[in-house]
Amino acid sequence: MPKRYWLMKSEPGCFSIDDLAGEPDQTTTWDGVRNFQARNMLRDQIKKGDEAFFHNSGTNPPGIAGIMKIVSDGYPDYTAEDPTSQHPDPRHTKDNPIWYMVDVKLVRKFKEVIPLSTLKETPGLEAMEVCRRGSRLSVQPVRPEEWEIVLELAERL
DNA sequence: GCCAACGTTGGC
DNA sequence: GCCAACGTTGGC
Repeated sequence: MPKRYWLMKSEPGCFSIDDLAGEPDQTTTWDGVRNFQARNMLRDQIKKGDEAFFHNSGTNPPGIAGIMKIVSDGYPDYTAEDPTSQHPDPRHTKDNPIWYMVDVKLVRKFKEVIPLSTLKETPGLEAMEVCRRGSRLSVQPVRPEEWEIVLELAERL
């Protein structure tokens, strides 16, 4: 299976790339995803060894803050079983898991966030999911060509 | 704060 | 299974 690329959104007020940098081994669980489309990707498609952009949402400006490596395949998101967690779901049980997560490790933080407005202006990124109006998926696939173009933008910072 | 986009729920 | 009502996301 060739390596695949992803973009994963987080609200930095909730969990930032600096929070990730401060985790032991700069690794954490990407938990709390409660959307079925994103769940399907976490459960079935994202694999250990893939890479993902860390995308800031709900910020001014929104944009890509850095790169993470996926360090586990998808597995049940046990935070759904905890009534005191951020996103509990009583339908989710050990025998019948509904929600999934992966483990992620920081690869690098960009010197500056690449603003969404820049992505939208960059040739070759017109079809990128995050550039679409009303794009709400918190886990989304990125084409290899798009990945390369964003890396070039990061080089030029 | 507004609102577009779209997911979820529930009546029928 | 349809669809209206409602809730959430997230850019602006």
